[in-house]
Amino acid sequence: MASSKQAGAEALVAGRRAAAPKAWAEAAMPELPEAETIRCQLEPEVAGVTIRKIRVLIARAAREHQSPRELARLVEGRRIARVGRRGKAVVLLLGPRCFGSGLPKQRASAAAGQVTLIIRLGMTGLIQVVPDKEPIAKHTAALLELEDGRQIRFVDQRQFGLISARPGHEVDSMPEFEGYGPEPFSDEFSPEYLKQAFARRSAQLEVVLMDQKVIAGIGKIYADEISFRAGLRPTRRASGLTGPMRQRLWQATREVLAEAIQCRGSSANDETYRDLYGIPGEFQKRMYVYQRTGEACRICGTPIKRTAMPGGRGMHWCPKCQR
DNA sequence: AGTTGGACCTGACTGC
DNA sequence: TGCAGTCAGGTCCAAC
Repeated sequence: MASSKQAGAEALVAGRRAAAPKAWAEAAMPELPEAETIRCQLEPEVAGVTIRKIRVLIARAAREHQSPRELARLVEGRRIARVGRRGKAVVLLLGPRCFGSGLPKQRASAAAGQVTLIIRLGMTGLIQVVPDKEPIAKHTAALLELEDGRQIRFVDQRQFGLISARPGHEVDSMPEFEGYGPEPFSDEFSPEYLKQAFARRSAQLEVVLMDQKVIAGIGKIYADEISFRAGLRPTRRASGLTGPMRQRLWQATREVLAEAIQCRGSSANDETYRDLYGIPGEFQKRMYVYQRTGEACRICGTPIKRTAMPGGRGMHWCPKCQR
């Protein structure tokens, strides 16, 4: 066993370590607040700028397309009109192709209309805007060369992310977002909506919260935190929630996500998520349960529990505060 | 139709 | 020292 000196040192770091009996790097994945942070920062940087060229460095990132060339044909020569978001994905809304950029005139019909470039961040996706001279970071999956000498780079360590393009700006009709549920801050998302969405869902609350077809944008971190704020065990059957429970869940969803956006997202450890400027988010400081297994609940002091979800992933919750 | 579990992928860590 | 095994996560797909 540890000496008393060691025990003291352990106590000092207990707050960090107790959550991770095995201290492998647990990735903080980009969910809605992280994607929204990047969207907010990206739009003023690149709106109005034309994409000269796209280079796919990891072919897997463009797997929705027959070839990277197909992706290039859709986006090259177009001006970025706006930067949007759907769920956990950042979308670049591109205008009609700008001529004078060396494209043959006979491709005029293909150039007409609008295109949406979709960047789904997956687990470890980052977006950077850098001068084109900047050395290319390891795991850079794709980069967009802009007309002004900068590049938008999509870096994705674990390659779960995705970059694709579709004609038009109607994101909800695109295969990437097929069947997606409402945005948590939309009018469509309401306690009444939850009632019908949960009606035939006997799966655990956490599983249903993370289902993008129910609510768009929630992943593990925020499913844990939302369940805590709502005072509901993540192991509950979604269909078994009462009206007042759904009301609390609805409110907690909006509160937690709004707070996390204010904090520029979560960077639960020194790895993975950073905002557009490489700065970690701050929401991890306000987490009550996520990755706090064994630590004292900030409300009641009860040790935070970890239960495996179907598929083996952990749900973190307080046995006393959550019923 | 809804639920569950495996595969994908990488880096960090554990145990031999 | 080094290698094999384990784990995390979002999403898709197959099986129940």
